[in-house]
Amino acid sequence: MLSLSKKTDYALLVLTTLAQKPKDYVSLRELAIKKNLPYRFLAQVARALVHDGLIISREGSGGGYRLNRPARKISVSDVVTAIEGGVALASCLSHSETECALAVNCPLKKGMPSIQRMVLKTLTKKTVADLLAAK
Amino acid sequence: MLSLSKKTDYALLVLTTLAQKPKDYVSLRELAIKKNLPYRFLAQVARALVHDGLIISREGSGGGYRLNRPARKISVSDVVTAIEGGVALASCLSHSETECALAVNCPLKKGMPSIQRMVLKTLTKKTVADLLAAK
DNA sequence: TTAACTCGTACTATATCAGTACGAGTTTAC
DNA sequence: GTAAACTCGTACTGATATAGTACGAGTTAA
Repeated sequence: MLSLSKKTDYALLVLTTLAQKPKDYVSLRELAIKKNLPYRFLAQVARALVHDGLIISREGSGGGYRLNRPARKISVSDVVTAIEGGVALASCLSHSETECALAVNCPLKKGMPSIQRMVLKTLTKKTVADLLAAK
Repeated sequence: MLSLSKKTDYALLVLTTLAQKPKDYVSLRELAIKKNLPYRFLAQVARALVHDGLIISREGSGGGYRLNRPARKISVSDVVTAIEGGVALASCLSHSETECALAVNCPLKKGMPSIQRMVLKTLTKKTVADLLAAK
């Protein structure tokens, strides 16, 4: 099944939650308890989002996380990139692959990029704000 | 990394190859040797395509596989469905999941379907014929 | 100084992926 | 009628990815 990982699910959930209090630093533990999600795992996800500059953290008591920019400027593509490292609909489109190992004159190498671009465009268009608006 | 499985890669490769000789039954072993791919594994892929009616098989000497309909009528979405069983960009969109386990009033449940639809539309539009044309 | 936070790495169990192995059944050609 | 060239189907296996858990260190506010 072509699907996003649970980490990405969680990431989107964290971001939509933070988007509802854009100015406050929100405690992740509190969020985890409220939504009944595994805190330690969420923390990994949150750190990845910090790493990619989607959210900002503040350590110490009263700290937590908040968005680093407006929710409408955070696309689903940003999130997928932060958590999963990108999109590669065919193995020859992966960065790590130096060359398409499939076959000589592979039609996928020529044909898949356009699909990949269209999917990426979709993911780039949709933002965290859109997710919230659909609520 | 959001990506299609190697099985799906292979499936697309098989289909584009069959599309070049739409009327002939093509031996999979021959195809495997030519493209330097693992035959037994390909056979699994091919059977899945038969099962979903994308290709037709003929057993026995001189047998093999051929397309069951014109290449322009076989979409990438068809292939993904045959091999991976579909697309579920969020876990709550999966068929097996009876209910979204993430959280009460989850924004993903409301917001993700539209993304999923757009991605599916992209995959449905692109056909095996398109892949070949891009060659 | 302690309570409430985040940071970071290491570990683990399970599932999925990417094949391999093996044998059975089917059809054509000699 | 039998051998060669095919597909069919299930079972197994090793490697990698997923979905967490464990543990402790560092940081800030009250």
